[in-house]
Amino acid sequence: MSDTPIIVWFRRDLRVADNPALSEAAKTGRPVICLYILETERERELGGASKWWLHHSLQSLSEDLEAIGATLILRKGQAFRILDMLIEETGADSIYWNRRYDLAPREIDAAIKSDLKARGLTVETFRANLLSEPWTVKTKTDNYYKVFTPYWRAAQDSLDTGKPLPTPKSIKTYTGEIKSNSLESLKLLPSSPDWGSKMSPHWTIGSKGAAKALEQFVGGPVADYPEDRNRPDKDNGTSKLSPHLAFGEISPKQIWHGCKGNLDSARKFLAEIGWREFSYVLLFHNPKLATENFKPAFDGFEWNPSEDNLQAWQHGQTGYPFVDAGMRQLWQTGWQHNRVRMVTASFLIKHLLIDWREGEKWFWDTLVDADPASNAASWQWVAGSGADASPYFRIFNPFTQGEKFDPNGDYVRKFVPELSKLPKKYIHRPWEAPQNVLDYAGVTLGKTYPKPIVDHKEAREKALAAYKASRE
DNA sequence: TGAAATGTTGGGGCG
DNA sequence: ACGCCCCAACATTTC
Repeated sequence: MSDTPIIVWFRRDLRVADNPALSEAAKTGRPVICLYILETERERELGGASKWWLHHSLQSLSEDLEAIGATLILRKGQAFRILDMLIEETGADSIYWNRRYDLAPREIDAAIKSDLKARGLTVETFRANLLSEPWTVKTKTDNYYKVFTPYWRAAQDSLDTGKPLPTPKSIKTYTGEIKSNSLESLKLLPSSPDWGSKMSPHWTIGSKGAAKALEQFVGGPVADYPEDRNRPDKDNGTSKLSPHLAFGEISPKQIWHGCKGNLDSARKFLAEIGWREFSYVLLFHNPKLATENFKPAFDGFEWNPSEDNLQAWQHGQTGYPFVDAGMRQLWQTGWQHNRVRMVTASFLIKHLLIDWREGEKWFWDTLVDADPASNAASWQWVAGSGADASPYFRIFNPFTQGEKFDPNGDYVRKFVPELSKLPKKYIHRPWEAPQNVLDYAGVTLGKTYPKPIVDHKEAREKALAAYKASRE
């Protein structure tokens, strides 16, 4: 048996279980070098919230690797240079990694792979983060699907929902000395202000936290998911697995496997895994999904850029409590409930007529679950410019959505505390509250809490007119 | 994975 | 007893 080391290059697959690249490397019995590169040359820099998450996720991965006898090496720079250096330093002749699907990383990987192969090295790549490769599910006319429902139906036969790989029992350690950057030196954490420590209580970052979240969710809440997933006021309405999934602390296959006992009651939940797969299909075939309208017909749409309105939205100061609660939840916890995402996104695009790309960028920066496929596809979905998109005339009413899905106003009270003393009758529409009610609640509109920055009815009519104009 | 406007129905109050 | 009006409640259409 050869003693030449193998490099396992970790990316958005920060886990030791169900990690094909790691498992295959371990299986060879050869020394394994586990590497993470903070890439400085990729098309898109990670957002602030994602960097914060990544820091802790790398910490957790490092501990998980140590438990099986391996060490995580950290480096920062251009991937191909770092791999070259590491090959030089260690004499490694094989590199294993799990595939990624966004354009710039794909190009980086392709270039590295052909270069290394040309030099006689072995490169093995694996599917680890999707249930099926985005190029496999095809329509009868050999196209990729552009509508979710038929896609998901057709995909069933191609999904790899088999048993997840176990954590390798032990990994042969590479005994030579390898320099590693310290985690701190990657400078992933925010310093001033240190908003990270305020987000910490909301999460248990790492694959153990992910496994626990899955177990908890599958153990009960999943059965009520079809109803409760719309209720941001309920703690267990959704799984909150998204950031774990985005960094690969858990795989979709592990999630599917966790639901195996009651696949039927988990159907609606697993369809969300389907939306993720579908988003990757769209991204794979439309590499510029985050920056260009999927439907070119939208290119002429007349947006109404306004820095003031954009900032009011970003900071949760629109004067619509449900929208503001969502935007503040995002800012404070790095996450926003999915029902609320639809409402806040619709508000930015349709009430404020601000380009969906502005929203996409903000979410990319502030979400801990920011995912190159889901984020882009979902913003285009709301804008109506995407595949299988929400119709142009679907304009969410920001206060009736609140009344439907946060019926007691608890969600608003939690994130918009200056309104917390308002009775539920007015909590989603404080501008309609009688003066004595406002006085009692200590609310002065325009002072302690903003008046609506746009009138709902007017904004709705303007949006319909704008969409109509762009269709002509 | 909407909302609002418009149309229809049917019970009850009332002359 | 009967017709008329009002207006919820529900259904359909439109954006």
